[in-house]
Amino acid sequence: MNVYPDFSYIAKLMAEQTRAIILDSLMNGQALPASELAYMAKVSHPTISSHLAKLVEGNLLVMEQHGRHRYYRLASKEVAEVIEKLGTIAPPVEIRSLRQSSQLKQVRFGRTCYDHLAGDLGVKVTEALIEKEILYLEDGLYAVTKKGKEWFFQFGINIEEANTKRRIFAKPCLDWSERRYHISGWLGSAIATCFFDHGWITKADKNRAVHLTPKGINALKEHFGIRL
Amino acid sequence: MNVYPDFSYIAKLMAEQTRAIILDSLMNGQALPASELAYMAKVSHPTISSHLAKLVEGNLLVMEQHGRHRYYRLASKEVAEVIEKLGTIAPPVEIRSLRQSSQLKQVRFGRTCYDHLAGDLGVKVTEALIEKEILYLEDGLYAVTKKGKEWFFQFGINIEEANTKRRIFAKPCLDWSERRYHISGWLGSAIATCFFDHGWITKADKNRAVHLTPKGINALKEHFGIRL
DNA sequence: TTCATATTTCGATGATACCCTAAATGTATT
DNA sequence: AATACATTTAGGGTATCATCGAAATATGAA
Repeated sequence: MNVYPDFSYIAKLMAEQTRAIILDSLMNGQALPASELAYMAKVSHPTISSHLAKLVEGNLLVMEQHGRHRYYRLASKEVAEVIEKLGTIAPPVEIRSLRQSSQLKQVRFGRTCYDHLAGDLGVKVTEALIEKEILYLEDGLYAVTKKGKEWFFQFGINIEEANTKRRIFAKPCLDWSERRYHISGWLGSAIATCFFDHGWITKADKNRAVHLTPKGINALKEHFGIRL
Repeated sequence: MNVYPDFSYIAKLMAEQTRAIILDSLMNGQALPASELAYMAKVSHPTISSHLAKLVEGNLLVMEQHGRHRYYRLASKEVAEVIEKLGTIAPPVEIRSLRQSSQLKQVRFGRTCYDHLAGDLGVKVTEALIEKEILYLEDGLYAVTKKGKEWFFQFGINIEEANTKRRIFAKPCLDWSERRYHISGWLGSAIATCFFDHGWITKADKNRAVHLTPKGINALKEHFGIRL
């Protein structure tokens, strides 16, 4: 007679190689059609379809149908957080090539986690905002100071627009590479969008890494007091 | 070419039924010999031995040999935290009996998570300490105020003794039942030990639940301002 | 040394579930 | 209505791995 949530049910869903590739591919928050995922995981359509059904059944993914395409994405940012957290006790990847090593460096520097920024960049930005008294921690959640509200507004982020009913405003998310916290939730997403919109960062093709542009280097120094 | 930690390797270790029972049995931080775990999981000795070897290999458990007995326990509190976090997206248990329902209530009220307090009790104590300005959050970690140091001292907890080199001092750990944070780390462990030593709580036999004693009810009201 | 206890190694068995091909279903386009 | 495309269902082959009994190893007790 067990009274605890069945963690092994979720673990089982994440354990399988092909499903792990699916989850990994969706960790940046994007939605992808079944056929695309089949191609990425190098398995047949029936196989990917069966895996996707299981992941939806287990509430790890949600499906959205557009015509004859079915797009899948992570069911919530909690799912991304659990995967990121599993990474903190997982064995690090074995580096076998120079190319892999440089990719790892990029990913450690900055990446997307669901829809917000993680890696050294995500952590540095978070800590800078606290240092500048734009954010502070309260009851395990981030809150914005009065000064912070105005500060965010200059970048087109309107704190009043946060729908805190539907989504958590801002909360710490543990990083596997930094083992420190970055901002997730509505604000985390808004900040990431802001970085992309201002051309401070761009997405890598192959993985979740983000690249800092020259414009971005300036912005970090000027607005966040971060020098690299 | 993957550059992310292999989360599915850890998931695989946690996915199997028998291994899940092992991990669950060790979630309260205790160390148990192989034969005891075999009895709990209702499998043969060779079977449990093979599972234990895999869990040690994957750094989820550590083994300590005492004579011909081999005691196993969770390798770190991070492992417990990952399992607790998996619980936040896992399907809740189906309640089939009155007895199960009452056990669930007990576990939700208060339980051990590795070596610290979780559940409603763990969260309430944490929030009370923040309310009383004994603790505050800083950079995603809890810190003790000057006032707090003296306050803890009256209960035999000497903050100076915390070996912050070897172990994280105090950090928020997400609760699957409350979906709020409680204190883990050295301080979390010290607080739990203090509660047991003062006879405020006692351990349940069958699960990780803790029971509040009459003495404990008083202590909560008097020292923490918590009334139930 | 001899016996008892705790655990692991070995080898065989069996169940689970992943994978594919072929065929069916469902949706859009012409 | 006919065709094309995306995805799912059905069914069978196969690999993996959890399981157990028997035997081996390791440690402690007599």
